[in-house]
Amino acid sequence: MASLAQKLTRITGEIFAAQGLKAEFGVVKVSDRPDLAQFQCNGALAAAKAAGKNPREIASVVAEALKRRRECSKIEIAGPGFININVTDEFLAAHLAGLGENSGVEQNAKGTVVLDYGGPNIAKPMHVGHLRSSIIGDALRRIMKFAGYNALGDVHLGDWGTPMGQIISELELRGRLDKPVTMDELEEIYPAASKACKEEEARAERARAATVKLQDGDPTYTKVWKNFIDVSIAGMKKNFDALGVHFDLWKGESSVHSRIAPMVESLKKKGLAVESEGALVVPVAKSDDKKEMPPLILYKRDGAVLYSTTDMATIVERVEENKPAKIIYVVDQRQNLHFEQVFRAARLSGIAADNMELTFAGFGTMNGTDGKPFKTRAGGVMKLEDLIKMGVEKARARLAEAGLEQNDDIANKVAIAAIKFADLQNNRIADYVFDLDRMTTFEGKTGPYLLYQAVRIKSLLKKAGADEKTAARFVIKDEDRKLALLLTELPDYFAAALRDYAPHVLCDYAFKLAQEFSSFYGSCHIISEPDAALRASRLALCDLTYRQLALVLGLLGIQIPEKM
RNA sequence: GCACCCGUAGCUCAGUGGAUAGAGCGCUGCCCUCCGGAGGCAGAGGCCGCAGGUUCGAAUCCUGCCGGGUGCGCCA
Repeated sequence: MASLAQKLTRITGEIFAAQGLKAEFGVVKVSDRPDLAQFQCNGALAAAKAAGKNPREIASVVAEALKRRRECSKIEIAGPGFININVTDEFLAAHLAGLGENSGVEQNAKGTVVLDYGGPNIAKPMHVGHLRSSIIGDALRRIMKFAGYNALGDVHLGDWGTPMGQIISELELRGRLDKPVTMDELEEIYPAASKACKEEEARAERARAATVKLQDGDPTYTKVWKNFIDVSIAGMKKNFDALGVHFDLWKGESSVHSRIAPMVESLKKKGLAVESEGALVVPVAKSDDKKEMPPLILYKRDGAVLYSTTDMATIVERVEENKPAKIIYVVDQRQNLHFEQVFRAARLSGIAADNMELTFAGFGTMNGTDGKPFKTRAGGVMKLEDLIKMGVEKARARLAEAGLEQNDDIANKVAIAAIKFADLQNNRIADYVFDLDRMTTFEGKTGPYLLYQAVRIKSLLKKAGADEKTAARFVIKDEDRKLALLLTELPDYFAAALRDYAPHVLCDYAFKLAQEFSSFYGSCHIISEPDAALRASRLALCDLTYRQLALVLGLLGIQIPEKM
């Protein structure tokens, strides 16, 4: 099970090895020049340099050997030593017929992976800043799970820092510590408290004291805190459900509180944690650092812990409870220095063993069409809930306009597909422009376009009859070949997405596949094809296309409606 | 000031050592007696920020510069 290019790589690698050259030179990939060939191998050039030989000489030996293989139909050498490879239609057809349920994707990864994404804060309504983390993190979780990992998504709530003290002290000042709060109240109380603390030092001091008291386990404060945590989580779950974002673990900064004191003790004993400017810190700078590397702070001057402390303790907990092979942080790119510090401290202390991967998978800012951070028209922060609502409205309007089938389920799926695909198709690290109008025009490279194509295939298969879509063998005509070849590539795209934590690679594949299918669909008739074997083969291509689209969209967290 | 990220078509973005740099939107022209036209086919549009360097070969690697974003000890 592999892609067609991987099979060819194996064959070509053996040929290089037989000449005493490294098998790695035999890498075959889909050709950059489809007008010249289906596949190419550029290894002769690099091999020539390594062996001190003429590249065309090596290429011609490899080409001769390839010509003797029955998998290959046409082998040519071009330019300085490119080897152009075409496969026989029989080989292509056999490859497609041999694909299992998952199109040859490797699924033998082992071990546990914890993915840290979402990261909503208690008492604050979720906003668009949480959107990227949630969407990307959830997609990566699905991708890693599909690869075979025991992939665990952890929401990592911001439920233990300074804002908690701000809210508690605000409630106390208002004399209503004893009454449960509602989400609406919280949405008013937190900004008010935060503003007051910024404006007045004494008020901020009060909040800091409340934070410490809470973290020290004060029973009254704890009870109040638990109440607004519950209220807040209920609100978050609504948002995450609407987005179709899943978490396996609902832990937060507070869940590791009991681990902090022993961890700090151990760090002190090892001489890693030292006092500095009234705080307790772990110096993490190295002598060869090019940049200034501030120390990681464990205890602030006022004795409270902060995110660096909880992030460290969270690693302690994950190592103990989950024994992960990797921990992946899907967090705003702006936090990379912080995580660099955390990772260094974790390595120095041995909390993170050298063979455990710690990856900061940062993402860029979501900007508005003006290129500046996304805001509401009034200039405020847009709530995630409102944004989703707007997306659904647009989807509904567009469905009506196009005269397509519509109901709540379809409108929701179209809206979520639009929002997720628009986000995921961008390179994770770069900033991206969020343009609701653009992504909901439903034309071109959008989520709804992909849904439309998928639904269209499904409808066609239904019309053809369910039992006819499994061909005994594939028949490759000129009209079928491009689609057939593309359908062999999924394992390569999947591997790249997995390796680089890059969902956009899968977006690319889904879009290419939908486009290639449209082209195929336009160039030949399927249901009315008189040749029974060809008709069956084409229906099988449709079926395979649909299954791959559903698979890839599923990995991105996008659901296909039954109809639209 | 120092560090990191980004700079590719009018706009939004792919492409990190290979041939003639791609896609979507927008623009021009075709295609509905045919399975769902949110579509297909064809075309115009590019000193790959600038200047050096490494290499048989550079959008891709190195150095310097210019432009934009971000970060740099008690917020997350």
